[in-house]
Amino acid sequence: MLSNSSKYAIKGVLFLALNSSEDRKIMVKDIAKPINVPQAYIAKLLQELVKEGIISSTRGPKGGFYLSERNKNVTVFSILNSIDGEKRLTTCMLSLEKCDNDKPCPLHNILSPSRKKILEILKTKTVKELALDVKQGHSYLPL
Amino acid sequence: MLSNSSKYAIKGVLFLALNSSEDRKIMVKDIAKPINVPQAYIAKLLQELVKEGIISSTRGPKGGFYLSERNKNVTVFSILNSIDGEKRLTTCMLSLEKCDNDKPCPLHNILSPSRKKILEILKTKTVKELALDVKQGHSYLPL
DNA sequence: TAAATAATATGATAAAAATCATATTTAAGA
DNA sequence: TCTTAAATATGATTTTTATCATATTATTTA
Repeated sequence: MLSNSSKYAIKGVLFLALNSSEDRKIMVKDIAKPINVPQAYIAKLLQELVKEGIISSTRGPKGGFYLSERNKNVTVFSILNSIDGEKRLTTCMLSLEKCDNDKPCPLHNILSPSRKKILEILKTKTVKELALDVKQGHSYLPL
Repeated sequence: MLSNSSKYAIKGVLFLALNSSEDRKIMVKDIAKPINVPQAYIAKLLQELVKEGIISSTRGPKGGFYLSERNKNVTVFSILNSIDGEKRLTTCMLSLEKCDNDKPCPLHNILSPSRKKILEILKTKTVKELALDVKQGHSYLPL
């Protein structure tokens, strides 16, 4: 479904949403363990996310990763988009070049409503909203 | 979303549904081109599908691949299941061990209805039905 | 301004998925 | 029964994804 990388990225960003702030930065080693992702791996991903403007960081002592208020409003889709690229979610299920409502592939008609729905959710749901769910005990972020 | 292998497999099976029958078998070289999949690759996939009972074949002269009447009633899901395994479609979006309605991951609540719907469709839709759509011009299988 | 600490840039290695190649087996027909 | 045509079994190669490792750069604080 999603790549490992983007799953890890979402977990990392969500962890930051729950535990960091402008003046409460978190070092990579303190992120890796609780979200159960190899440190060197999540480190690389976080760096990419910084470049994409999804999360923030400062280096040196007292440095680390965090989410600015702005960052908290990014959507889940933009995380996936910066790690996996958009196509993973939007491409034709059979990878036919020309697949649209006019010339749908055999799976298009039956699946595209659900796929559209998923995409719409991912494009509107923000990190902040997901974090709120966790805070309120409506969802969980272990392992 | 799906692996290349399972996309190819679906295209191959659908092609057989449209063009083959018990007494009209098709050789792998005549399948590969129209569905635009490397011959050696689709050959291997078709062999797996035979082993799984999804399609049929006989070897030697006049041999080839085909769908029995029974084969035409297999679901899209069983194709995906024999190539990719079930988990690809059913696993937690964040790969958390324990993710269910009781202890949902942050994506579970918002996406599981759509995912369930997709799964339900794949589990009920048969190859025969998809082929009929194509025959009636409601969907297309090129490239 | 030097030492220590953290992210960053870069790239090496390992594992999995995708792709390619071929010797072997089975069935048909001469 | 021999030849030929087809799938089958097996495995090699290539590409992509996942994972690991480290030298460099920036920032804080003494």
